[in-house]
Amino acid sequence: MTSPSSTLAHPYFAKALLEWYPRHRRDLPWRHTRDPYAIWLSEVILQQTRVKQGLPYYLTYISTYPTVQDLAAAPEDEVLRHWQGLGYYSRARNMHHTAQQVVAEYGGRFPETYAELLKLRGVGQYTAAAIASFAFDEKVAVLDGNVFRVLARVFGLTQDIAAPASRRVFQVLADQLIPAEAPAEFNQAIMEFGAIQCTPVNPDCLFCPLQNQCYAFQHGMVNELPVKSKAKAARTRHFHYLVLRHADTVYMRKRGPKDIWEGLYDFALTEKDVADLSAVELLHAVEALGGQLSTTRVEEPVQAMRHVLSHQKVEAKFHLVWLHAPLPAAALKASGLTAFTLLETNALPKPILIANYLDKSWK
DNA sequence: AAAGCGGGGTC
DNA sequence: GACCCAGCTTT
Repeated sequence: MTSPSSTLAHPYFAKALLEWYPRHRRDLPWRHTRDPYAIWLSEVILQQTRVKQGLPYYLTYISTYPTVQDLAAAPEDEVLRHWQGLGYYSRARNMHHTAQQVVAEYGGRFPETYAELLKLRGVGQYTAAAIASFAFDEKVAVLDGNVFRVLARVFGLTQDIAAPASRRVFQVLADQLIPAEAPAEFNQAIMEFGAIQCTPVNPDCLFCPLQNQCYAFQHGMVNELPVKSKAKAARTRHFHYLVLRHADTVYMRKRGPKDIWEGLYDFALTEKDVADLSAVELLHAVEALGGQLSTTRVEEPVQAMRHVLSHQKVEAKFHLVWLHAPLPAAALKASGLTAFTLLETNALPKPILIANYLDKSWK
């Protein structure tokens, strides 16, 4: 701990939060259950995701797959399709894998301790602590963005919360603060407090029960804490999509590993360093995919769309190419493309960029 | 320890 | 348009 006054709030902290929580808590579906499956589902969805955005996804998953067996038995494309728009799609793939593992290796029952939960794919320290405390009352403190922020402000911790090495300091403190008689309530309370009261911007310090004990408030440092180093700037990529059409058919490809949107479907893609793709290059690309050049028609104007991710900016151009004849089977095999009717594309998991394009151009 | 991975909200 | 939110896996 960096601040001598930081221990001031120590004895009041849990007491104040546990009093604040029942009066301010939101009524959320995963707070009505002790089922580890439902809690795990909600926590995976809520990783890097606000409650407002994640809630409809939770309702979809819990109703479509009421048990871990249902989720394990579902096709991956379907599981990913329900995740569409939520981002960080490895969460969905890991979740599916873990469901299958829980069924196959754990007899359909989730492990019941922090240490065992941590072994599951997609379950890290935060999620393991959340499930262990919420479902099994294990005394293990959660550390998420809300907890980092609340502790940094109240106790005056100045370590960079983006640096992995800082985690230890916060964990030691959180482990001291969590009361043995109410670990689940405490974990819920501190995260809810961070989400509602001690918000990142414009926190409600005026009506804060910890105002008198809060280091940041007392020292005028609410806007300076937590300390967090900036992420590096996003790089720009230029995607030239070839939207190959024939009659009601559109050709799409499932994206592979080592890049964005793994497991999601988009179109034949030529990536360049620049925003322009010449007519010659375009036709050459069509030919390389097995298209018969003499009879293809490229529709104008080219649609341009911009898509911003936290780590990349994608400048996409959609070249709509009408083929006179379907692509031969050998060409499909070589390129990884698959023919779908427009209706069938509905059921495919797609990046929002692609879903938006289809919505816009389908009419 | 650092990099990679989405998308939405606020001002 | 700039800036905010962020946990897990891989490298």
